[in-house]
Amino acid sequence: MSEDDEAPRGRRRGSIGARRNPETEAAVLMAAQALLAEKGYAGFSIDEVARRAGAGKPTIYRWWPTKADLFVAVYEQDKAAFVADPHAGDLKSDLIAYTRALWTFWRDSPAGCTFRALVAEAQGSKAALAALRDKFLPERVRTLRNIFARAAVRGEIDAADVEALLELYVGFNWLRMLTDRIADDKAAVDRMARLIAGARGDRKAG
Amino acid sequence: MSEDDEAPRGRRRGSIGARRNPETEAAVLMAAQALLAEKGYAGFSIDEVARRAGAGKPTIYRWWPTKADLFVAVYEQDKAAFVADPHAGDLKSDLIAYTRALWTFWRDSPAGCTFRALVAEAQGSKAALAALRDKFLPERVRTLRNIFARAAVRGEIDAADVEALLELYVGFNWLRMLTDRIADDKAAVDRMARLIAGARGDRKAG
DNA sequence: GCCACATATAAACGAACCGTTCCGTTATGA
DNA sequence: TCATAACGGAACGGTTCGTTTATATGTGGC
Repeated sequence: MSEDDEAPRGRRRGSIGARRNPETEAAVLMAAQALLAEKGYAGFSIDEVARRAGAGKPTIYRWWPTKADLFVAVYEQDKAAFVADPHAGDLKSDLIAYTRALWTFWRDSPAGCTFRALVAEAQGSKAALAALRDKFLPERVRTLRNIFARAAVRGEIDAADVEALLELYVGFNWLRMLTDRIADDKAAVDRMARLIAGARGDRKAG
Repeated sequence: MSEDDEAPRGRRRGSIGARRNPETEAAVLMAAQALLAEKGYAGFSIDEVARRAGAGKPTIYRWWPTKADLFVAVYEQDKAAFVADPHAGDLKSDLIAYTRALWTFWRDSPAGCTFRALVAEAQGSKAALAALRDKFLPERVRTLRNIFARAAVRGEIDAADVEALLELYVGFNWLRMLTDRIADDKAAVDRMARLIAGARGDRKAG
């Protein structure tokens, strides 16, 4: 929030030669993050980011050709604040721990706004959709897949069901986030985790 | 697609007095629907809708103050094409039938585009979010709740789990639609339905 | 029959954002 | 030394936004 970070209107931050200026990169990501947190997706504009970062629009478009690229970069920067990889011993407990950590992360950092913006952007742009589906999602889901895989090894779930259960779980979180219902709802999270962890779906009834 | 519906550029459609003109309403909804189907969310604009419908922008803003209102109205108009309420006898079969009908509806009508636009809009506007969460979603989920409720009556699932299972199922469909993965994937739908229908989550391990 | 009123379209408004281009400056790296 | 590339500033033409003004049209109350 200092003038050095957000609006270095006095001092100018010029080129440092034939390479990317890390100060500029940081200033742009910070400005984008703050703008998303303040105004949300509808109030977001490259012009405003450039103004706040004290950067030129050509500079921004050089490094992040589309809004989706910028959103992904902002989310990447924040992900350090979320490193949940619970080893509670059983799937249900792992899911509860992971979910509570994720929702807290989405609520208490700008990451929730960034995620929502990325999903919104993906509904209007093929490139953004590809970024969301083929880059962002697989990366976010890696830790989660391990949680389910470990449960399969322990025999809690069928190994063949891992991907489908993953989708059910991720879908639940998306639905909650996109409808702004990620308050600390212990009971709802508990019911969801119990159902997912207890889903056997005995193949006989095919 | 006739000139009467989409672009009555020759003939003018004036006021019919101190009340809404049904012709204008229909022309606007048709134009909005076609534009969404053609250009998607990013390419959608009120200006273009007004041009295509041969209507004035003030007229559109009078009856649909926000884009979300217009999207909801467009979806409402199309919902007649989707009346799935399967009574196959068991939950898994019902879910498979419903899902296949829903995905077909989303793929083969403009409804999928409209849904995606509404979700996107809701990520940038409080009013749109409220419309999506408190009006659109509850309405869409009614039939679905009956399917789960009937399964509970038959003893296939616990009545106390209906709402949570509903959320898991709806989340799955949202995730698929918003990442544009609603091709006719028989195997994936089957796995999902089997897991949801078989979710008991025996309360003991609470 | 007359008139207040609400509706309809057209045209234009100022503001904002888009993505791009040109320019002058600065510093690297060959 | 010097081509190269990154930087910020300014402006471009085009589009959309939501609103306002003006005018025509038909309803419903009197």
